[in-house]
Amino acid sequence: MPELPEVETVANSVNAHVRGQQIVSVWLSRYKEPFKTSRTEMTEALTATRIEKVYREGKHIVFDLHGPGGAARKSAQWIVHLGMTGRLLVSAPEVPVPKHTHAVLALSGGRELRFVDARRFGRLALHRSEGGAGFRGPGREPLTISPEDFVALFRGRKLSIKAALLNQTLLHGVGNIYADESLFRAGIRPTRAAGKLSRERLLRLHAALKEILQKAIKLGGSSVSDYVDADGVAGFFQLEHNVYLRTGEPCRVCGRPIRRLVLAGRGTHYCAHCQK
DNA sequence: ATATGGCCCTGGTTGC
DNA sequence: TGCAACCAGGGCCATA
Repeated sequence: MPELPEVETVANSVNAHVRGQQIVSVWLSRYKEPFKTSRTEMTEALTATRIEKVYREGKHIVFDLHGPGGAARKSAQWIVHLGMTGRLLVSAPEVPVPKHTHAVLALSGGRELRFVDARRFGRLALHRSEGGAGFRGPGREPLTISPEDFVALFRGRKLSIKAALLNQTLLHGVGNIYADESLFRAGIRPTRAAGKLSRERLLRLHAALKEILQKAIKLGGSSVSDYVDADGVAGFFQLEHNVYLRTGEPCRVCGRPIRRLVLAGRGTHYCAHCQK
């Protein structure tokens, strides 16, 4: 599932393809989801605008748009959330449009930007910036938050550290894979109450999370299920997973079998020996 | 305010 | 082999 490293990879590859291009025409599917903004409003806002740049904010992909004819200032941003199975693909028009395609933006360069999402957990929205304020995600950025602020996030919290890592209003961008992997690297049992972890252990978790996210970005993300970047290229970080989806397999450190339980409604993978 | 659980949706997997 | 039941899971919403 797309988390911070996958979203960053997609945003960067889309940016390389579409930056500076004009949106010539827009097609949107007839489904209610994934549209958070009405289809007519979205079509109007996107058509004939130029894509200034594409970047990641939390798990959201942000398209900075400039109004038609260069008359308008930065008028709106197009926000794409990939959900579970969302993909953004840049394709030649003659390439068949995949099943479950919900948006097709024809670009001045001749290619099409397509949003495809089988499960429809993804979201497409328009963000109108007031006073130049760009779209902001709900929580703090794991890659730039200071160690002190990271520790403070969990103070007094009774929920498990796994659930806390998944809570996007605290940190945004971390999902099930990187929550499990960072807890393994930090040696922390996912069930531990977030507010009861020592400052030292939280600092370790912060470092572990940053290292893992940065390495995953370098490797183009984790391709489990069907994640690919805008060119259809898969990532390689899944080969580095120590616990995620390795239930019953030997721990790469101590050899004991990886265990699985459900926390916060999510499959949670850990080593009972290496994580206390 | 904080935390929990159900729900959405389809494709892949499992089981008979 | 074929088909149906089951399950995964990010974010949102209702509820405790």
